[in-house]
Amino acid sequence: MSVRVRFAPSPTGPLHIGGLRTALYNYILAKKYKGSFILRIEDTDKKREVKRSENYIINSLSWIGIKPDEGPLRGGAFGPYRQSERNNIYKKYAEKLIENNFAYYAYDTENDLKTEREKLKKKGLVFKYGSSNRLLFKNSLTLKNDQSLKSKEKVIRLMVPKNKKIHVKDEIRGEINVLSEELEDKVLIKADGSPTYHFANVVDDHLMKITHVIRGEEWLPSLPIHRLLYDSFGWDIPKFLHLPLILNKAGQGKLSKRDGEKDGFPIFPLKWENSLGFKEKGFLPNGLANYLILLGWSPKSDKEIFTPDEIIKIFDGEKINKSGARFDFEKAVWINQKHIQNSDSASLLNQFPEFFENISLNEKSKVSIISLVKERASLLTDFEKESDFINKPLSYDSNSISKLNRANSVLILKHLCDCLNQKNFVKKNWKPEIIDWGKKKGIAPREIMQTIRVGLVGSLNGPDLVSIYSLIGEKAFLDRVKSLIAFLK
RNA sequence: GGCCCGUUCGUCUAUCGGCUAGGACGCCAGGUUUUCAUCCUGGUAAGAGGGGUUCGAUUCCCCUACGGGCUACCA
Repeated sequence: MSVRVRFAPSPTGPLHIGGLRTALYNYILAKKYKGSFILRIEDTDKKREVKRSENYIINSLSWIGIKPDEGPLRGGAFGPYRQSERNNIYKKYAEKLIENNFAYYAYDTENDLKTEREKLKKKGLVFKYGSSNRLLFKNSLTLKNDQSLKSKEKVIRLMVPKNKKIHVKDEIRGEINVLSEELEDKVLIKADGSPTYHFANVVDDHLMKITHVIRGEEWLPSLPIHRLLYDSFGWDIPKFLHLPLILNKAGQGKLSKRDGEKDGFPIFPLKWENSLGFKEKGFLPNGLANYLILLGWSPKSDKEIFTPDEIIKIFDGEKINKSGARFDFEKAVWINQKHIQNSDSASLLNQFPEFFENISLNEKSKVSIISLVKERASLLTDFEKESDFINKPLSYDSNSISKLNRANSVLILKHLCDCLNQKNFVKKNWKPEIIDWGKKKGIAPREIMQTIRVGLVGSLNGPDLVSIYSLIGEKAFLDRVKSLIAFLK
């Protein structure tokens, strides 16, 4: 049987990196076993739906390199892939459950339940609609012959059996046992006719022939409910892998939008309203994916930098960790840097032209600049700052200036001008020439180079000077040197 | 509160009973590159606590503590 996995987000806002990682694990497993990756939109709660989010989710997946084999856009043999378009299916299966006494109608209004909850809360207890008290409420078990109920609003609830040990298995954590008394008679079909997550999820995973359910750990507590549902239908249960949560920087709670803002890093893959995404921050999709995969899983070797193909080859679902992991932005940046260094300069330019817009040169020069600056960049956004050397510095960094010996600096720069102005001088030999000259004068090579650097880029930091010279040309080079002389005098 | 899951350097992690507890990020110190960065070498730092089981526990079991998740006609 071929592997079929699904990523099933709810379109209630932007996808965040926790969801993105879940999608990645699903996708990698699908590719590893040459199976199928299904995108299913779980839009059963129309009140919470945010219109643009389905598109956002699809775009985010696409950016990171995930193209669903089946989904709302591409279709497939098991559609429709939006749950809101499958209501008749859920209804049919829910009625089957009622026929077989695994579920029942309940007529209690939301208000009824609210009062019940508050009543118990005052006593310090928590209300639970379940096997121990279901006969105290308005439902088809207690009001069998009441005709007036026909027209009333109703929900369908699962009838959790009494006194039963429920065994479930998570492939990462092993066997888990729960007493049925702990479980609630979960609503399966809401009053408006739409299904709840628990029901739609189980029905769809079965109908879509899903073999592995890979989802966040927040679903682990509801696994027994899902097990009951599978058993009631007599369906085979897929394998479940509950991924550890991605925690915020302090390790207290799931990573949320607020945490990202507080700690100063994105938590969305792409821009959403005012929040920049990893893309806009300058992450390579493969770089982010690499980091995300490592957050909760690790290979047998010490290798940490992977191409997507390498990950697919060595990924092993059994090595997924059990405990939550904090998002470490610094390390994510470091991994991204490695990916930038490993990227071909021309392809960086082609794939991410937006990051090189400010370099107003022809393509060939752009590629040379990228090659030069690549080693210094951890984010694509660094290219903007780092390639600034092609422009004459508008001002000099005061800290850098204060580190220069002014008298020596003027001597150095003047000599450099003299050399380049000599008729017979071999221009590209300016560096060995001036270093040699420095030795005679007792000026260290370091001091010479640093002085020239300040003249060229305005500070003590920047790319290799010889390369700058060949890129900006002799005229601009001399001009900058002269300007610093004037400044120092 | 109840139920479920978890707990190794500051962070991400390795270890499937033999440990001098390994790697990576970060940080610190040196080195290479006559400049910047890259890079290289070294250092820093850990199995929550208490009981068992065992010749021997980070590893297996129990308790406690701490952390997280769930506890909706949300997903």
